[in-house]
Formats: sequence, structure tokens, C-alpha cells
Amino acid sequence: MHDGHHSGGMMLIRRLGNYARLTPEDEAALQQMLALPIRLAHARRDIIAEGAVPRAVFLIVSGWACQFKTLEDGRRQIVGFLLPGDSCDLNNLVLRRMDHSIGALTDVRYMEIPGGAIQRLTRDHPRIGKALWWQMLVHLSVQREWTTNLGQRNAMERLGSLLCELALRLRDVGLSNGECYDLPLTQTDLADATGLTSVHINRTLQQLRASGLISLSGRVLRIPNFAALQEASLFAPDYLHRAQLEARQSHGMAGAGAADHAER
Amino acid sequence: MHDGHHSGGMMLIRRLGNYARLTPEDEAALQQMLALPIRLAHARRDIIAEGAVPRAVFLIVSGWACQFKTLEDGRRQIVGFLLPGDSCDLNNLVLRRMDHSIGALTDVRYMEIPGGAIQRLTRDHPRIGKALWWQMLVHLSVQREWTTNLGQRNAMERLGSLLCELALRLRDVGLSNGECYDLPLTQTDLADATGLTSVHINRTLQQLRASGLISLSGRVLRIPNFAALQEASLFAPDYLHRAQLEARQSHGMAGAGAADHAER
DNA sequence: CGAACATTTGAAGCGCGTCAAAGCCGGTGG
DNA sequence: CCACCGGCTTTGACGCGCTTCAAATGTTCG
Repeated sequence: MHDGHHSGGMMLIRRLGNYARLTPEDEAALQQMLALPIRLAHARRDIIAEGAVPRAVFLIVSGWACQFKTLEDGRRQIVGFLLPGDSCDLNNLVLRRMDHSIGALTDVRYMEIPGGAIQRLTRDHPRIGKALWWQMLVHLSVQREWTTNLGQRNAMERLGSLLCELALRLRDVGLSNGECYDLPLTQTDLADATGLTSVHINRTLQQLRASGLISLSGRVLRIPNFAALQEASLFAPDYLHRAQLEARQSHGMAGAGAADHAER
Repeated sequence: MHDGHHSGGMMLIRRLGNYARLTPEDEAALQQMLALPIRLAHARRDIIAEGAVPRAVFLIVSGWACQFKTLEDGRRQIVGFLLPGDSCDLNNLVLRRMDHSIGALTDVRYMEIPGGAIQRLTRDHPRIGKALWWQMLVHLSVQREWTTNLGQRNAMERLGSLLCELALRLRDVGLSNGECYDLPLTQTDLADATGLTSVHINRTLQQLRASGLISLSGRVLRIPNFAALQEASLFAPDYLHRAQLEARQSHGMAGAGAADHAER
């Protein structure tokens, strides 16, 4: 449940390796690039703000961060979560300004990978370039699913889908055993991510608890029956494009998630 | 207002040229690749369905298409529009299955660019590769904005923002003179894109008309005062990342759109 | 002219928001 | 050890924005 031996860097390499078959040289190059100082952001502080001109890519080593956008009048939408091993979009390198902010939800340890390093890497190691493309396209797919989540699902389905997504993503980086995980979000955070109010999130959580789909006390979320929550939320995990992960480390929930959906 | 001399291919080249400075050789290579047969999809037919295994990238030559996702029970969310000159995500090349469908809203003329052609192009012409990265990141930015649109804005703001986005995008490809454009969407389409019902879209359109922000008769939408609609909708065009377009072809609305927002 | 589809309108209901106050919990300092 | 404080969660009452259902009115095109 802690990050311990998950060095963040290792997690990145493992993940990229799932997107494209990396050679030992590729991995060594990544390894070398990741000899970077670890930076710290305190909970509830912004790592980078909308409109800023970034010069690096952020790689989360431990803790949770979120991407969010703010309307003029203060309304705030969380458009994605960054979990350990996640990196922010290459957005930073290519576009001139941030179109969203990144904020720390918990204390966050992260690395700043300078743009030049990434450009060199993709130039000299085409497989790494391909893996980055893959990752980017998965981000895009996830963002489309969030759009659908907000546009079509009701409160219970929205919240349930979000909790399912987090379960699978945390599992892929070893931060969930498949049944429960540490959820460091406040109900206000959940509200901002689902487009609901914190009051309604509270009531919806109670509803999910009452129907036995989740239990949540303190910061530990438990999903006793993943398939049940998935069905109640109309959650279809295909959009995470994690098929190849499942093939390799196939046990329990993760496989079931997609198997349920292979039938059509 | 028609597509006439806008050959779709030319539009693609012009657009990519805005993302990275292409050499004459780059442009020639693109030109050559675009000697492909033009395919036709009839209005209301799918071009490719969710779950399919694609082998090409689609480039819209004329007409409107949309990307959409469907929940098990039939609810449908339009997650993006593809206008002339737009291409679908490289999704198709890298990921194994479509996580969304692409459907023709009007009759659509399009080209299928085989994956190999694009791989060769990016390998031999790094600037084109960079331009494609850019385009992809802009797609991602737009998708984040749609997420925010659905999560935080009310009906009028949602619809207004969408109409603003379409105005700017159509203008960039020469399909709007800045004040009005052809809107081939039904109210049901607008509903599916904004996460509202068609009944409520109808009422919201009337409200926009009553307040003089738009006029819409037949399929022609007119925005007499873009700044007013923009303000009423809390529309902030930065997310389209079209700064460089404005710098080059600066006149009227397009410039104003961003200028309004440069002040902060 | 008629069928299929899009727009418009009305009436009624519900999901979620708003407002406000009351617990609750961890942390801090006296 | 208790008093206190700020932030999070929980609860209740009420209201509104949007949905639902149903039917009428265009509109387009064989």
C-alpha cells in the first residue's frame, strides 16, 4: 500500500515497456534519464498553474495529483488524476502554455524531466517514442471517457465509474491488492471530478454503501464485489487500453474487468 | 461557405504548417501521400464503430463527422466533431481497438491514410512528426475543455461554448466568414454533444435567440456579436491553442476572440 | 400527397443544487 | 490533559434546472 520499493522511475519503465517492447539499451537510457532530483509539493499546493509556460514534464513518484481547469467565476473541474508512475502530458514540451493546472492532492514527490532529455530519447530510441505515443493516446481515450461520464451518467454511475477506474489504475502500479485502496480524496475533490456538489457526493456515497457496493471509512475504500460495482455503474474498462497488462499479470479482478466485456 | 477549392488535403498541409515550419520537401511528401482515392460516407452512417480494429487514419475532406461513445443501454455521448481538414486520432495506428465510433453527420468525403504511410512520413520528416504531436496535444486539450464544459457549465453556457468553438474552428478552415456558418447538426446532435436532452436544447436555443446572442434559421447560424456570446458562455478560447494562426491571418473576430482573453 | 423526421410546446416530476446548521475529527497550544 | 480551532462530513428543508412524456406543428423528399 505504500510506495516503498516502487521508485516511480521503475514504474515508468515498466509501464512504457507495456506499450512497446523496449530493448535493454532503451531501458538503460530511461534509467539514466531518471537520475534526477526528487522534488516535493505539499498537499493542496499547485505544481503548475494554467497559463504558465512549462519547460519540463512532471513524473509523479508518490502521492496523488490532479489536473484541473477553472472558470472565470471560480468553478473548478478536475479533468484527471495523476497517480504514482503517471506523467503529465507532453503538453508541456510542445504547446506554449498550460491549458490546465496541476495540483497536489496529497504531499507529492515528483521529478521534472527536462524537455531536451525527452527529445533526445525519442530521437535515439524510436521504441520509446512509440511508447510515448501510446501513452498519449491512452490519455486521450481516458479523457473521452470522462466526457461521457459527465455527459451521460447519473450521480451514482459517475461516482462508481470513477472508483472503478481508480481501482484498476492503482492496481496496475501495485497500490491496490484488488479489493481495497487508499483514497486520499475529500468529498469536495470527488465532487469537482464528477461535476456534482460535495453534498450530493456525500449522499451518493451513502447510497453506494447502503447497497453494499463499497465501504469507505477513513481513507480506505473497499470494493467487495468489483463486478457488481462495475455493472451498477455501466463501467466498461476497455477505454483504459490495458489489455496487454492483463495478459502478462493475469489474476483476479484485473482480468475479470475486461473479460466481462469481451463477450460482445 | 462550400468546400470548393478547399481540397481537404491542402487544408491538412496548411494546418500542419501552423504547428511546425515545414520545408518544401516536407510539403511535397505530404502532397504525394494525399494522392489517395476519396471515399464517401452517407449522412447518419457510421464510418467506423467502437471495438473495430482500424488500419488507417481518416482525413475529412468535406462534410461533418462526429466521434461518439455509447453506453450499454443506448445513451450516446458525442465526444468531438470532425470538420473538414480534421483527421481522427492516430489512435487508429497505435491502439488495437477503437474506443469510440466515428459517424457521418452529413454526407462526408474522406480519405483513408494507411498506417504505413504515416509511419514512413514521421520517420523521414521529423517536422511532420512534430506537427502530428502538436495536433494530438491540441485534441487532448479540447477534450479536457469538453469535460469541463459538461461538468461545470449550465445549459446555456454549454451550448454557447460549443457554438463558439465551432465558429473558431470553422473560421480556421475557411468555412465561416466570422459572423455566420452552416450548422448541419440537429437539435438531437447538439443534445448528445452537450449532455442535455433535445427538448432542453430547443428551449435553450430559444433563450439564446431571445437574448439576441444568436440567430438560427434553417441551417445557418449567425453570431452577431461574438464577444457577447463568448462572455455569456464563459468561453475562453485558449484551449484551442490557435495563437499562431491568429498571428498570421489576423483580422476581425479570430483576433478578438483571443485578445479578449489576453488581459489576465 | 404522404411518410419520416425535426422542431416546438405544454404539463408534471425528479435529481441534484443551495443554504444552513450541526456533528466530527485531528492538530495545536496552553 | 483539556480547550479550542479549522476543515471535512453529515443532515434537513427547500427550490430550481433539467428531464420525461406526449402531442402538435413544421419540413423535406420520394
